[in-house]
Amino acid sequence: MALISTKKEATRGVWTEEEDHKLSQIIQIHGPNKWKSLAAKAGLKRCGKSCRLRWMNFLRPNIKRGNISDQEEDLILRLHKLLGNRWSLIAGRLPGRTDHEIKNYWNSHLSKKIKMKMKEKQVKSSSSVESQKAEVSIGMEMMVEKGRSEESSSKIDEYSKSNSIGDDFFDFSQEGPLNLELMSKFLDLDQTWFDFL
DNA sequence: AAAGAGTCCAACCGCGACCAG
DNA sequence: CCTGGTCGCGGTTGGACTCTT
Repeated sequence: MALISTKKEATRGVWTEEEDHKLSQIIQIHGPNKWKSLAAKAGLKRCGKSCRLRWMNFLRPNIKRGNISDQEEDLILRLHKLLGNRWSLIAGRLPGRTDHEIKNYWNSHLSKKIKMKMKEKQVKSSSSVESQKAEVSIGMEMMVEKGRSEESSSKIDEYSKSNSIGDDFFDFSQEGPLNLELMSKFLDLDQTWFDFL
């Protein structure tokens, strides 16, 4: 069976039901690894990468899709503040959610919400004589926030290295169903991280 | 009703890490 | 060590759908 080696040969675009079915079946037999050969075995004209993506984000069992609750949203916001754009780590805290979905949710919903909040702040402060100063401070705040995310990310790496903590420190995916309330409380209590950061 | 603008999300791309030979 | 293959991640794109004018 010939492997699909060139991008030109590979099918692209939206997956069909038939393709999904073929992929699921072949994964049931061989397991979710060696994606390139799985694609060939399933008779799919897709690259291995595409198959992996499809499985990980849509076909895998126990995946929750859509309807992100307020609790989950709150958790995403807090974790993003702590971890930055490390979507896979954030997803690891939310059982059944994929990094892909969280990233999309962030880009389409949450980033907008944050902008709106910023604007509200701006409107409130613009009524004061200090409006111009406020504008500058909001700009600064946004920069600090951005920097904090990036900085915290690198500090986490640094901390992890010096304390022999891998990314799996944040990965609870192997554990049972996670209590979102507990997680939320944990974040409230976890002042040590902020002390460190 | 139609056209343009805006939104959402699935899929793709590029890069770095890891590993076997 | 070096190299090629594979995997995983985050960023970006493109197209379908919805909303607005």
